[in-house]
Amino acid sequence: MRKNPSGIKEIARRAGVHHSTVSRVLNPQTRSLVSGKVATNILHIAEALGYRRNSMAVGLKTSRSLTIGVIVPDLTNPVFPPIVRAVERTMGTEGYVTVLADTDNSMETERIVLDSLYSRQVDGLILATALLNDDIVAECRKRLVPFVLVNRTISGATATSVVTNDSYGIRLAVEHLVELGHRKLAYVGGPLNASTSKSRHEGFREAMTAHRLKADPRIMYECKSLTSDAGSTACQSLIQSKRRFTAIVAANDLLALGCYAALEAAGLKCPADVSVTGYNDMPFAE
Amino acid sequence: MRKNPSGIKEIARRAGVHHSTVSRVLNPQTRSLVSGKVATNILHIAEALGYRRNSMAVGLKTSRSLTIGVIVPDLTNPVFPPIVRAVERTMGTEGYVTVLADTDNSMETERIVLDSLYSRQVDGLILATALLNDDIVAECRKRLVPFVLVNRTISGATATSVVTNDSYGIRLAVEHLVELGHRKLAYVGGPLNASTSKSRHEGFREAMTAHRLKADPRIMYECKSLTSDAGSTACQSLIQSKRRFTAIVAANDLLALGCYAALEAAGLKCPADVSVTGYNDMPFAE
DNA sequence: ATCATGAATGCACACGTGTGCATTACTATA
DNA sequence: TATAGTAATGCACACGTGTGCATTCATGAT
Repeated sequence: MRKNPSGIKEIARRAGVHHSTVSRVLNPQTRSLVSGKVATNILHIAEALGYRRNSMAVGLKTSRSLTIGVIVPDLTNPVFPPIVRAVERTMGTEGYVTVLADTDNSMETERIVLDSLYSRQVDGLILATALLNDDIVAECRKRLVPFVLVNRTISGATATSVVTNDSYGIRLAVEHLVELGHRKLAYVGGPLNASTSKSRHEGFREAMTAHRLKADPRIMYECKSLTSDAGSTACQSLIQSKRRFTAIVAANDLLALGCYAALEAAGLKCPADVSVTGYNDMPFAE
Repeated sequence: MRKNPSGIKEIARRAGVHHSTVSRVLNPQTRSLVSGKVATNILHIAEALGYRRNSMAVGLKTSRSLTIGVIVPDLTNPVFPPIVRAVERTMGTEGYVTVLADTDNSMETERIVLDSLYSRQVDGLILATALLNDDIVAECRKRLVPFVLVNRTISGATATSVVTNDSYGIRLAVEHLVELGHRKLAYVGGPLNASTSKSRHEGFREAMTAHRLKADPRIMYECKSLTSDAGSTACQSLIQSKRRFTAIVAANDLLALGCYAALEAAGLKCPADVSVTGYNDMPFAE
């Protein structure tokens, strides 16, 4: 008694042919090798049996899994869902399947996850977790699995990566505030070991000097994470420092949200007392 | 010349044992069957070779892929990322890997995706796409792959599913508005073929009658999709109907957002002229 | 010394599919 | 008709691993 009665062998048995013939028919690539009559017959039988090829077997044989891995630091960050979604859809139309992994911003779990993916013979990787000099990316280089960086890149951008022009975005924010008459701009950014935060940081300083303003490091903060809480505490210490500022440029919407909260908690109105501009990476940030 | 020099056979060769012994060692389950000395020796060699077991081969042999599928209608909808993330993390700690599929709200692509997943021998499925009477769920029943519904369930809730208490949430919204003095409440909901929208709809009506108010069907709208645009057009026709209402209960944050936009476009202030309450499924809906 | 017992390991087959090579059947040309 | 050539199919092995069974080996008891 065979476990799976709908294998390629079973089809062969019913069609009275060798299983290799069935294999050829089921593979569009090689279907032309077999006569039309048997081919259609086999296809009918396969259809009737509800046959689906076992991709573990073909993967083992061909050593291609038709699978790619997508690794994000935190799917909850609104930047990623659109990216992941697009990747999944376009890979799907090519017959690939995408396994998703969320590292929760931990390099340790990222290593574990990568091990798991490699062991699953993924045909490619998309990493959204790259730091500026990232050991893990270096390790990926040594493997023979191709990979692409997304959203963040590494220092020197020496790996193929697709990113947005972060510094330009921040520059727009600064110009907007300057046009509104602001001169004392505070900056609340993310950790500088990620390319996004770094180029936003640089973009802020460049934009300020371009407008003949001074980017005062004493009212520029580097949060350890891009969360609302981090933005809130940064803004709190900004307020407590008693330094003058009329607007805050936040490098991320979640940071901006935290700033709002902190300002409100301190009794300051926005934008009456202080303006807050966030780098827009959330879809509905009004 | 072997293609992959780090297979189980290669380890066996170097250790001078049969590959079955290596297999036993590498499998924690059966490691106790082999003597400690050879075991550690084999583990060292495996470590040195950077060996990772080929999960396609073990999957083929054991007919378990240690893989589950998660199918969502639209990852861009902010309800899903937290769910997907949690699923991925907890499955990850159990050694499972989750492949993500986004159907883009199309049953056709859902079928294709399911085919692909079954062919990949997934050990389980998590469906967030269930409609009230859903052919696809019925088909899943016939397969021997276990599945769980998330967020939405089917009529009769006859499949194991994890959902939130939607009607209760809407009831809270209604009570809030009633306490503020509102009496004429409009409702903008989603398509009634999904359990979420349906029970929110029912929750609205129940809450209204509980407060001895009439749920006027002429100011209740059923949008075809849970998008900002749909909410906007619904609100527009609500305004153009000239019927009186002082507040809108939206069954979804995106719908609420659309209502805001439509009100603003019509020159109405919120909440001065009309209050809008959305069922909160987005993390930062202020 | 013989035998029983159990531990440790080898052997061979299986999982489901792909593919180079051999074999057969068929067609056309001389 | 004989032969060459080609189309169609069968055969056997391989992919990397797990596992039941057989075999070997050591240990201790009689």
